[in-house]
Amino acid sequence: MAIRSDFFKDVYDVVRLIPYGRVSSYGAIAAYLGAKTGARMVGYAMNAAHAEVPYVPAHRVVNRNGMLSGKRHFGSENEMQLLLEQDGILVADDQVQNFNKVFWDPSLHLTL
DNA sequence: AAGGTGACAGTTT
DNA sequence: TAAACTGCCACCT
Repeated sequence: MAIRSDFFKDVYDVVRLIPYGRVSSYGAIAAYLGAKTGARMVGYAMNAAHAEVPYVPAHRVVNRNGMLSGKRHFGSENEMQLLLEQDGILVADDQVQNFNKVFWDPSLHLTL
């Protein structure tokens, strides 16, 4: 595949917009894109984001539970947690601590 | 062209 | 209460 749908590009753009020390959820991104795309598509996009440039902070994207559901897709399972910790995000038991506190909703940032 | 897959989310049993 | 099922929709074989 030469190019990807704009949908993927949108996902990457939103993910890259996630500020330092913040995390987002697949559902939030999907909702920002229209809620119809389906959260699964966001995760699927992340699958390709691994090879995207510039770098897509996929580690800042977790499920609505704050769980690092995609950690296994990284080089190492600890890598995602490590990256999050570098962002100042506390992670324990593959789960983002203070998730409600560090949660960043794209629609919240671009709306209101 | 058609079927199967998936880094989710919400509902039901 | 936890576990399982379905719905979602684009991508891949």
